[in-house]
Amino acid sequence: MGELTIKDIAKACGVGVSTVSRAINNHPDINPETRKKIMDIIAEKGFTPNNSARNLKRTETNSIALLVKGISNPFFADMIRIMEDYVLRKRYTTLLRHVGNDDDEVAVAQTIVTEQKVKGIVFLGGTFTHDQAALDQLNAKYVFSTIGNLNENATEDKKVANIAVDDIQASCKAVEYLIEQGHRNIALIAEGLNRPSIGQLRGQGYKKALLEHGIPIRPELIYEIKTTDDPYSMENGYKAAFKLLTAHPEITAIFSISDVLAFGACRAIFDLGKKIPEDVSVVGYDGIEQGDYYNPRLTTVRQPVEEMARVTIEHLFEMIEENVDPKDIIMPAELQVKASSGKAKV
Amino acid sequence: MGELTIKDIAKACGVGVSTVSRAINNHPDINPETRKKIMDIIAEKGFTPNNSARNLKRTETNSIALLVKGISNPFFADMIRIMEDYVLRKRYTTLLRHVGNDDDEVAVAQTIVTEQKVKGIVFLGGTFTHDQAALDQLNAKYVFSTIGNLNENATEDKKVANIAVDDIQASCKAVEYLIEQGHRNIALIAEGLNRPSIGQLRGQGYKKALLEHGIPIRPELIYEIKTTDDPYSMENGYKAAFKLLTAHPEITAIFSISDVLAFGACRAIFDLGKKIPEDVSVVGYDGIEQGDYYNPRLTTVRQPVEEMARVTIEHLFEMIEENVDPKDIIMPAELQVKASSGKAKV
DNA sequence: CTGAAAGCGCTAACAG
DNA sequence: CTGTTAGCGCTTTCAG
Repeated sequence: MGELTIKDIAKACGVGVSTVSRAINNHPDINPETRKKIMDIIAEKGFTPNNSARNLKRTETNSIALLVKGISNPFFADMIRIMEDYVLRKRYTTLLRHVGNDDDEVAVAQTIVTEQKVKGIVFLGGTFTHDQAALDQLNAKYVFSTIGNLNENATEDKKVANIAVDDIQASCKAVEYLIEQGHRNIALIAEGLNRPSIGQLRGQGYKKALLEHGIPIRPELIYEIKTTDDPYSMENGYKAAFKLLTAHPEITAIFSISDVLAFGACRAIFDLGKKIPEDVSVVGYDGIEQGDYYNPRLTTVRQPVEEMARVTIEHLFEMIEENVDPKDIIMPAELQVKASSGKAKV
Repeated sequence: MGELTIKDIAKACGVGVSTVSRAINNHPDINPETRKKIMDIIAEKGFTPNNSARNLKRTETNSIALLVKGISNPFFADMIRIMEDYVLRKRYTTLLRHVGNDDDEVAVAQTIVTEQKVKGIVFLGGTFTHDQAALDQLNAKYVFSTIGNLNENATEDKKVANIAVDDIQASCKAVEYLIEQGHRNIALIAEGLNRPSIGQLRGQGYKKALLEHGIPIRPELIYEIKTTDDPYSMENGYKAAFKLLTAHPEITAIFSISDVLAFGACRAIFDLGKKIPEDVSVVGYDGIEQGDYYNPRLTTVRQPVEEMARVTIEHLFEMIEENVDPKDIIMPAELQVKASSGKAKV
C-alpha cells in the first residue's frame, strides 16, 4: 500500500524535505549529486508526489486545460491531439477533461482553475451562451472554439475569445449547392433551432438559402431533434430521416447539421430501399474523417480542424504570455462535394 | 477573480469554518436552519470548495475512477455511460480519465488513488501485461475490462480481476464462418501479434481456424500494423487492405481484429473497384454501433458491451463492499452476420 | 449543535 | 547549496 510522502523520502535520503522538493521540481539551487541520489531512491521506492498538496501550495502551474463537452464527438479527437502537441512544445502540461452534456462547463472550469491553477482553458464544444459573471470570476485566460459565432450579438466590451467558422454562411452555401443541383424539396435535420446554438445558426443558413432562391420554407421538411443527452447521434439521424422520408417521399435531398446525424440518415435511406445520391442526396457538416470512409463518401461542410486547433491554442498563449485582448476569429469552412450528393432526379 | 475560501464564507455567515464544512458535506450534526443560511450565502457568492484541500484531508471518498486507454475508441463510450449510471445509483461519484496510448495507466492510477482517494478503478483497454509490483502498491480495488484473457497464463494467486471475452475462440468462430462460406484465401489485419495483446489472441484464433480446417497459414496474407500511436485507425485498415489486395488479388475475405480497421479495409476494397461482399467479404470485431450504420452493414464479432459494463462495475463494487476475491470472468462473444460477408465466389 | 485547533503533503521564503 | 518553518484550504477530533 504505497502511501509514501516526501518526508519518508527525505528520511531515507538523510536530507530535508525541501531538498527533496527541489529535486523533484528541477529547482536550480541543488547539488546535482544530491538530486541524483534522491531521484534514484524515489525511483526505487516508487514515490509519486501528491498533486493535491502541490496545487494547494502552488500559485501557478504552466498548465492549460482542455474542456471537451460531449464525450463521443469524433470531431474533437484531432483537435485535441494538435493542441496537446503545441502545449507540450511550449513546455506546458495539458489537462484534458470531458464534461457531460448536462454539466456546466464554466463551473467545471472554475474548479479546475482554483484546484489545478491552470493558466488557460480551451472550451471545445458545448453551449453557446454562458454566464458572463461566472466567466469573469475565472482567474485564467480562456478561449471558446468550434462552438459558433458567440459574439454575433455581443457588445464590443463583452467580447470573448472565440474561434469558429461562419456557420450561417457555410450552411447557406451547402444548401445553395443542393439547389443548384436542381433540388427543391430539401429537408433539414437539426437541433436546438429555438435557442442560441450552432444548430440554430446552421438552421438559419438553410432557411437563408431557400429564401434567397425563392423556395418556400416548409416546416414539415424540418426535423428538430429534441433529446437532451447527445442529440448528435446516428440513431437520431436515422429516426429523423426515416420520419421525414416516410411522410414526404418527394424529398430529394437532406441537409444534416452534423456528419454523425448524416450517417444515421443514410442508413434510413438505404433501409427505405432508396439510393444515395440517385434518389436522395445527403450533405453533412463537420468534415470528420469517417465521412471519407463511408460508402458513399459523404458530402460535407468541412471545418478546418487542424487550422482551428492551431489558431485556438496560439491565441490562448498570446493572451497568457502577451496579455493580448480576446479576439473573435472566424475561419472559412469549405463545402466538400463527394459521392453522397448529386443532381436531383427529374 | 473568484478565490473564495471556506473562511470567507464562515465570516460572511458569522459562523466557524467547521460549521461551513459541515454544511457543504451534509453532515448530520448541524442545525438545518444554519445549514440553509450557509448554503444560501454560498450560492449567492458562488463559492466552490477546493478539492485539492479536501482530498488532502480526506481518507476516503466514495468515488471510483474509470481509466480509459486510447481517446477515440468508440467501443468504450457506451460502457462508460453504463458504468457511470451504476456508480451514480450507488451514490458514488465517477472520475473519468483518458490516458494516452504511450502513458502507463498503472502509474496514472497510482496518482489518482493517492490524490483523489478513489476506492476503485476500472481499466478500460490498454496493455495486457502490467507490473505486478506497481499493481500491488495500488491502495484500491481494481478491475481490468475488455483487455483480453489476462489471466491465461497467470498462477492462481496472482489472479487479477478481469472481464473479457474469449478472444481466441471468438476469432476462431468468425474465421470458421468464412471458411464455411467457401473462402480459402482469407487475409488477416492485426496488430501486436508478437506481444501479449488482444491482437495476438485474435490472431491465434485466426490461425487456429485455418489449421483445424486444413488450410495452410500463409504469412503473406497477414498484415500486421506497426504504428505505436493508435494502431486501431481507419487509415491503418485502409493501408492494410490496400496492400493485401494489391499483392494478392486472390483474397476473397478479410478478417480484421477491430471494426474501425474494417471500415478502412472496406474503403480500400471499394477504391480498388471491388464489391462487398460479392468480391471480398469483410468481418470485423467489437460490434460497435457504427457497424450497423455502415453500408453495407458490417459482419462482426460482437462483444456484449452492456453486459460487460454491468459485470465489470458490479464486480468492482463486490470487491469494495464485500471484499470478494478478484474474479476472472469470460463472457460470450457473438458472431453477427450482416451484409458485409457472404459466400465465396466460385 | 458549534467553534478552536491540529494537521493532510507539499512548496517557498528565510536563515544558515 | 541545504534545513527549518510557515502556511495553502479543508476536514475532523475535541471541548464546550
